Amino acid sequence: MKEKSYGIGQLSKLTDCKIPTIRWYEERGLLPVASRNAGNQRRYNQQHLTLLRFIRHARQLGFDLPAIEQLQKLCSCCLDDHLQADQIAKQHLADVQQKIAQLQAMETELNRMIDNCSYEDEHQCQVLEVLANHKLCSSGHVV
Amino acid sequence: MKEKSYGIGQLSKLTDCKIPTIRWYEERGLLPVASRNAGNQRRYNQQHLTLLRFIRHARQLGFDLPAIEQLQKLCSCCLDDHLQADQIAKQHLADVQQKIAQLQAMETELNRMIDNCSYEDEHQCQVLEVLANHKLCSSGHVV
DNA sequence: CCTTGAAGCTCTAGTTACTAGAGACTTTAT
DNA sequence: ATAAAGTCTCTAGTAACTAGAGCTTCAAGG
Repeated sequence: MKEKSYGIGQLSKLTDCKIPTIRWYEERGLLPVASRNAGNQRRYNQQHLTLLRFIRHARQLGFDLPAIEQLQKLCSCCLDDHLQADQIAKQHLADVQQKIAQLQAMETELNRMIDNCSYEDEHQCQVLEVLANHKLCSSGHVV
Repeated sequence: MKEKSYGIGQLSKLTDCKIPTIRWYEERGLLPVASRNAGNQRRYNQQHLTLLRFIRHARQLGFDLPAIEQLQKLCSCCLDDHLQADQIAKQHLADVQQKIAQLQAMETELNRMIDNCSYEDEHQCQVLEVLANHKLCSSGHVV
């Protein structure tokens, strides 16, 4: 069976990613160089689709491009040094867990706002205070 | 009792935010204009500290500046239209819940990598596939 | 008091990660 | 066959910072 292939416009729609952004990821090296058809237009396959979705979701979660590159390498097991891979994974895990904690705190507060704040005026909502709380934060600030 | 006050360098250290970035948030209107001392230097208080931490954490979680502004307004109850506030809060809540789901999936996979992948070679790690999975994604892509 | 080094000021320019547009070529649908 | 839609490259613009030059202000030691 023949693999499904996509034009850049289709890929753009499937991933909710603008066309120039796709081309830019290719240029930047985050997305493998696409093959071209007779008329020099890019053709993408399932792997590109998966990878691009991964990149977009990771970006939405606040990872920058170098971090995404590192996660990619981690996944494709390009890192032969397992100890190093382990360390990188652990570092990203810590980052992810911190993000989860902060988002959950924010979720709680948003829920409280929706339940209380819009029907009565007494509760001062604290999304801001909760997300400002450094106890949820692994970085070194003290006060 | 007199309120604690900070210079821009102290604030920068306490929030892990670069000095020009702090000034830029002020210019941009995200941070209230700081009062100045006799020599024209900015002085910050506890409120600035809380707010700046909130901004930085929200940025790390992938919110853009307009979204942060909106959350701020929501918190300070500047929106007198409660129905509108409710809708904005709900929209952010959905966004937050989606981010949490994606991060938790990523957490699971990173943990699996750390447990298995670094000690034996059999398990192909799937951080990438998991984060590419559109079932966790509320946006409209279909394939 | 004076100095000297750190901290702050403004303004300009550079970086990252896109995003939009111009002008030409290719594909597709009638 | 041709018109419309899609894609190409290249250049320029935007958002959110980040760094540096050149100058002023603060604060601690002599």
